[in-house]
Amino acid sequence: MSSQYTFIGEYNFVVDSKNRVNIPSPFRQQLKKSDKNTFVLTRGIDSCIWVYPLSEWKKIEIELNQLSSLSTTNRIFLRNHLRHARMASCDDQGRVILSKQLIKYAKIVKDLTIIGVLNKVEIWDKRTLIFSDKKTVVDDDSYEELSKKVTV
Amino acid sequence: MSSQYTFIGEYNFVVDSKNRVNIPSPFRQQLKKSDKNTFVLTRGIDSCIWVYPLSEWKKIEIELNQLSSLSTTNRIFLRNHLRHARMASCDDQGRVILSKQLIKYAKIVKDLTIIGVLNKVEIWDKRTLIFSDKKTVVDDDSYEELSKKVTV
DNA sequence: AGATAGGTGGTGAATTGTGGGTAATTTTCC
DNA sequence: GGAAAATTACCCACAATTCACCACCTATCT
Repeated sequence: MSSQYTFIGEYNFVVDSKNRVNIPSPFRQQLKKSDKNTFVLTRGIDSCIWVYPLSEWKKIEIELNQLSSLSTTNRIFLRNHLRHARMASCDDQGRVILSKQLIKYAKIVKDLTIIGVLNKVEIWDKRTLIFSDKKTVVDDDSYEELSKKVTV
Repeated sequence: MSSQYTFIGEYNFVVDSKNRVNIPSPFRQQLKKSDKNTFVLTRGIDSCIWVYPLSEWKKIEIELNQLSSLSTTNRIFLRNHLRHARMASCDDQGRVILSKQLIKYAKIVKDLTIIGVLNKVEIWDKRTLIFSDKKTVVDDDSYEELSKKVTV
């Protein structure tokens, strides 16, 4: 699926005492009017927070809407995906508020690293990311696998 | 089926001595005028209460109407869903009253977790949900399959 | 130096979640 | 049918949180 967004790069920020986080201004500037300065924040697969512009999130919702609640797997899947998601609008300074649950999940203390990953943005606790960098040794086989799909 | 509602996120609340439960304000704000602050509450398939805005419930009624009563599964499903359904309007503070039957069914004590699941809202007893999280064994393959499709 | 843009901290007003009271309404039971 | 009991609807109140701004500091560019 192709996206109209191409977030790239890495930025360092802090959360303040009110759990506010600045969205890097280059990312904000890409926002369409239809996104209404709004993002959807949710749990990432690693211990980070995923941030989608509203319109990108809507694409996910369309997929989720196809799933019937009569299937047990579907119900569990839907709950797990939706319960940790939350809409958040930027204030005049371009900040969003992180929920306590997400802060806890991503083990966020104060210093953050924010990464652009094409159609979404990842918010990491700085230390957690450094640690994760060290331990993440990708084995050759999975790179092989990936190489079939992506030409770098 | 697509919905005009997209409830997402998780909230913690309590029932009070009069069996009143607050509907999270982000959910209430989505309500259309035509729903007249009214929800339909019914048994969920898991041990939780499903809460639909009135207009969403109407759509379900239409779908249910098309089910043939010749099938046993259909008949049971219809019975379980319709007989426990009940309309409830919000008071000035945005609360609805839970019937005793529903409270019993969902094993609700006091602490609740309320989850937005697109076109409906789920009300869980907090403990029951935690317990359900732990013991629920998901068929990994189909879950993986869903993840691939949805996670962007 | 001045202007601009971007990041961080703070504040008062408004909203929200929760509790309670009382009158109206419904249900139950004799 | 009618009284008693339970339930519901409609209020008010209040503490805690959240929201929408304002203010300031810093770095960069002209």
